[in-house]
Amino acid sequence: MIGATLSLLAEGGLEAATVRTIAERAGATQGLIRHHFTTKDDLVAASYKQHMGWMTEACSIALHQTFASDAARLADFITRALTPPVVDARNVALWSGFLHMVQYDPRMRAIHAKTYRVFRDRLEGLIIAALEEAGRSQSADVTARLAIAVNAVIDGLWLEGSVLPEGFDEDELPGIGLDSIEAIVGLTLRTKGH
Amino acid sequence: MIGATLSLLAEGGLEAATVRTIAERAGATQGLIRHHFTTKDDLVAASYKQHMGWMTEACSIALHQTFASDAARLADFITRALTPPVVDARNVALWSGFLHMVQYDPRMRAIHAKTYRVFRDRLEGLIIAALEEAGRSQSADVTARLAIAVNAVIDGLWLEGSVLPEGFDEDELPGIGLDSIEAIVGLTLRTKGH
DNA sequence: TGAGTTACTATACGATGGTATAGTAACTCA
DNA sequence: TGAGTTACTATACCATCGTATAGTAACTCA
Repeated sequence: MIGATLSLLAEGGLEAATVRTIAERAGATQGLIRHHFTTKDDLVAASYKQHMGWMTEACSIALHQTFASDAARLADFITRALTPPVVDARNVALWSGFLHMVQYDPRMRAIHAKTYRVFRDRLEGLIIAALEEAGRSQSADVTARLAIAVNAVIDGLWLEGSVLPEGFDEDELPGIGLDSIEAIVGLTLRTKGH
Repeated sequence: MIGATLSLLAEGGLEAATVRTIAERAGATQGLIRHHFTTKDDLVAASYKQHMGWMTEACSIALHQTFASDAARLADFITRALTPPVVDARNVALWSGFLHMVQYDPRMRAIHAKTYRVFRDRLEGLIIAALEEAGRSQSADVTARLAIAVNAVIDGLWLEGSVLPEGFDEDELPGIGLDSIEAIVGLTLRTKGH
């Protein structure tokens, strides 16, 4: 059901994702949806949580792998965030719809605040490790600001690339992202010849 | 009418901005709206265009003023983009709603592509001037990439600050933005003691 | 095996949405 | 002044939405 909801939200937004159409696509009935999710908002909120969790995990594969260096691990995280399947029209369609709801629905707002923090904290952890590795450790205050800035670059580029994919060449987005983030953090993240 | 539409969209999203409620708030009737805007989509599209135009102009005041330097002009642009009234929950509510529509409505998509380009080109012009002033002119290829990156930083920070305003101190956002953009562009934009 | 709970279907209700139409007031301009 | 256009009102239509309810099948477990 969550899958059907996400696909319909991605295709046509909240208006298209009717309880009826969701039921149809999921091969169920209206009543069954109501049985599992008392209200439509419940279903949408559950879908939001699942989708944002997937997005974060799709960038975080590096966390569970061994890497040559912490810098390379951070670079992998950034690259994944700025290439398909994370950069994708479908994802930004879902994301913008959810963000829209965040403004009016406290529950959606809570989910947003939480998933945002998870992503940013994960990023900050990677930045701290990369700085330490280079012998350039910074205070918590500084790393927090760096994480905010790096997160902003990623968000902004992800957004631009996903909304107007025809406006960017392949590899252009992660290239710009890595260049910018290297400048902001003051580290070289890529090994030469890469 | 556009004003009423924007205020209702900001308050409760597309669902709240009914033809009936818009008419009521504008002190008009349903029929009158239909007389001026054949369909609701027309009205929403007109509102989108107007709002995005306002956002861009609100950052662009520096373009029409005399400044001590081109660097200061760029810094003013960035600062305006990252402080109220541009950073505002209302604006991000409107923006996210519109962005959501961009995915499904070709007309909204066209408006997005155009307003995005206007903003980014304006930014690129400022960057080029600041670089030239410092005797650090770059090729068009490089300045285009810089504009994309700087735009991403601004978008990302504007978004974070507008969605979760309680997460940032006053002046923190433009501070982080200017720091990051100085690093990316490789220029000092602020005069000392500022 | 059979009572009780969970999974599920079919259908109905009431509200509200966008749009359409018919008609009236106001305004323009020869 | 009067015909024609534009501005505007009142009201009706019909589709669709989320939700509710009543009832049936399947499953669990003592």
